[in-house]
Amino acid sequence: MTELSIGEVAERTGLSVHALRFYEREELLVGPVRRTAGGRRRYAVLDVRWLEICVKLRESGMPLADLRRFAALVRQGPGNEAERLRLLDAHQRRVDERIRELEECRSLIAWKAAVYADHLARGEAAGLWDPTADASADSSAGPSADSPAAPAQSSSAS
Amino acid sequence: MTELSIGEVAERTGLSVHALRFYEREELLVGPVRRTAGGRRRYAVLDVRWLEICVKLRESGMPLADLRRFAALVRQGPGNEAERLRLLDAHQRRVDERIRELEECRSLIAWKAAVYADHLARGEAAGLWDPTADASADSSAGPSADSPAAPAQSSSAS
DNA sequence: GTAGGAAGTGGAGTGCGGTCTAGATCAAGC
DNA sequence: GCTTGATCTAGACCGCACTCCACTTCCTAC
Repeated sequence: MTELSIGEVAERTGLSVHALRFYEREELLVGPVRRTAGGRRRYAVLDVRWLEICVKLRESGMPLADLRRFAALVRQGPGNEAERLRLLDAHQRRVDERIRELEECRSLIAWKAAVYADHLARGEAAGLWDPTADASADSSAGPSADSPAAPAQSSSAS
Repeated sequence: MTELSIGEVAERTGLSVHALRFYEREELLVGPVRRTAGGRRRYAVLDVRWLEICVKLRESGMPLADLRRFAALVRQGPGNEAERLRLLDAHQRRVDERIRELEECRSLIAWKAAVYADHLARGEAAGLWDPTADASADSSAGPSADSPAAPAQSSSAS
């Protein structure tokens, strides 16, 4: 048996059965899904492969509209490889940019976490922190962990 | 003049004025924003610094609920650094995981793009591709670019 | 033949994170 | 005084990507 029910496909792809029907309605599949006499969907292995690609593209932030466009090109058959490539390239650039962005955020977060960790280490080494000690100073002011002199823009302070 | 109008803050942080008011309503700021006699908001430099942190946390996918929690801790003043640290650490782990995920997607995308690029290079080298040549073959079947034998799961084929 | 679970449909609802509208008010320049 | 443009509030609305609902229908096992 090389064909799968919607439930099996859901399990294999990580999409819900709801999502699978939704994807079909939204024309995100490359071909019509076969049906049994009783009207149940039977997915071929190729459908599952395509869905796995969809999952990765979605996971990396490709909007359904672009995915739909890509599916349409594939459905159309050979001859439009250049456009498919453009689509993928553009998406890859977005992913690269997103990774860059996240790494930048990561370094700020790591830096702030380090400030707190240091703070705590000192506080505890000094026999615990008195929460009332400087409560009168503006709690969000001064050279504290929350008003950073920030890690130098170009240094990845982790 | 060390205080800024909402428009100036919007420009500096990249948030819209709408978003700034929304953040305030949602209690994402560490303190109440000052107002002029006429009721206009006047942001201090510290507010802007905090907003810049918010932007980075949001950009890296921290939900507003967590941001709100973090803001509340900071607002509360010293004494809860351990919890702030836990919050940041947890978020950093999510960011790391997300970066990993994106890199995995990226490698699939790059691989697929390479298949198309190669396809095109050959096609054009061979004097252009005849779109009707194999149109009768199932366009989504066979060892084509769209039914990948996929890059080996553990190799980062880019 | 009947019970129970998986799957079918169309359409409404959800959660998130803003974004926009309407109509009033404020403030700077002429 | 008047215009212009930024800002104010409360609250409605939006886009995205599902997710759920309220049925009905199918199929397998007993």
